[in-house]
Amino acid sequence: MKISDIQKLVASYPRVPLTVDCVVFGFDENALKVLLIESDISVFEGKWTLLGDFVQDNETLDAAAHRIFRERTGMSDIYLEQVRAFSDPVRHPGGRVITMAYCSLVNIRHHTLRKLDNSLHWHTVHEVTDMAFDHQEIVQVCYTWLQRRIQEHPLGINLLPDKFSLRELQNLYEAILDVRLDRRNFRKKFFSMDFLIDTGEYEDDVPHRPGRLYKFDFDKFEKKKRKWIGIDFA
Amino acid sequence: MKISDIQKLVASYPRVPLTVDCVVFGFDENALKVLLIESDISVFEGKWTLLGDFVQDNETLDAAAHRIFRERTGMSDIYLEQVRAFSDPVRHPGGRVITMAYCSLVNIRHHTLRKLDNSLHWHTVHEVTDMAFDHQEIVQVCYTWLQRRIQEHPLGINLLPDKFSLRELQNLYEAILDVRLDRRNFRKKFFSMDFLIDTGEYEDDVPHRPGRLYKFDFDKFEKKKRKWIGIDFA
DNA sequence: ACAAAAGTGTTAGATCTACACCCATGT
DNA sequence: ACATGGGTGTAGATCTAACACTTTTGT
Repeated sequence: MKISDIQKLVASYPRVPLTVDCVVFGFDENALKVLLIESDISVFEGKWTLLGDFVQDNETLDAAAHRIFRERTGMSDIYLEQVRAFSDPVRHPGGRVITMAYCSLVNIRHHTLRKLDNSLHWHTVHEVTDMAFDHQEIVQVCYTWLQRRIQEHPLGINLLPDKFSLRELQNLYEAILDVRLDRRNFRKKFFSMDFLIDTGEYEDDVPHRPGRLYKFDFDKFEKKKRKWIGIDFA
Repeated sequence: MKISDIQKLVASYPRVPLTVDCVVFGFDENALKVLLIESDISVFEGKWTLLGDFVQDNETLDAAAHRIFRERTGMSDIYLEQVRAFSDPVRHPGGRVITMAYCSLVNIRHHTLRKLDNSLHWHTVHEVTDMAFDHQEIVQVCYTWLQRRIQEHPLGINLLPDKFSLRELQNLYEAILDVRLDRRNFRKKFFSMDFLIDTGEYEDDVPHRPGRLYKFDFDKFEKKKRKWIGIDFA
């Protein structure tokens, strides 16, 4: 028996409240930060939450994530990527709410130029605690996701200014991966990938020899279709 | 102003119909297959769809995926992983429906031992066409996801019998990645990772010298916490 | 005996790692 | 002049890629 009134079928099924939560990472003073807002819910008084909101009827999840980010921070044109859904039936005290976590990376300097809701604050990722809902877990999952992701994709560059020195880039990787890397090997690695564009400019206002400033050639990166055959489970 | 009646707040927000679709991969005759069912919806007469269903009120998405898989195939205890959500507001002719895609890997031989709904069929991934909804895109995204994932995680082993020869394993990788690999190097690679357990048994019913059969040591794999520092964008 | 795939080592090239000194700038 | 980080090269170890022959089984 075929189903002909599909509208009716869809209408008959359970619907769930669906939210998007943005885990917004920034990089400042050589530490990875996450942007949080004070909870406006009584039961979570004094706790911090991610930037989130319910999904509207006529928008994609990506669009919802961009909208939420824009509404809360005034910024647009930022890097956002879906990470995963959190769907424990009792994760939200108001009842069943499923949320899709998005990871976002912004340059913290651009960000602070904007007028912001003053309940927004940057928190060092390693020191975040006292979060509402399951947001602690969401931050942790996104952080782990980011650690993997920056090793195979240059998304981390979004945390830096347009023009950046190799020192800044290395500090970024060291902070996120929580390792110490050899400076010469790090440079060789990035130069050999051949995605850095030398701007010819130099750092300014540094109390030592200024470093060269580079941009990242995202177009070139996108064009190089990567076959990447290299099985390795370790 | 704090929000105190959080139940009421949640109740006031839009709800969306949410489904889970399982992309079930199998491996047979050296080709990657995907398990599809004939659509029971009039507008998609003659088209194929993934195994999907609406999410119930009190289950996680993972639980929904397992339930759907069990209901349709009779199997449990299978490998399932969340891939990503598809949320185009017009992806479903019955109205706004968001779906979460899950990738599942099963051994096609175990599978066919069960009595199955006879509208279920295995299709060669490269030849799938004429699918309902956006399921073609979902299959494509999951296939691409799988190609990456099997290079860093041994989930592909779930497509093989418990005991398998290295030839079978190599055929699997060659089929999924669509490349040709050197046999000796492939063996060296897997032996050096040291996750294969030699069962001491051999293939049977092959018209040539039988190969040794191995099991994969998933416990050992899980224990080896992988640091995996190796930046590489290419 | 033949067909078919199993099993096995070596070498050259590429990549990775570890490591130390001089240079340019601000104070 | 000195303190600070910028910039550079090399050698040894490791990993990767390319390559051919003998062995075992079924027919």
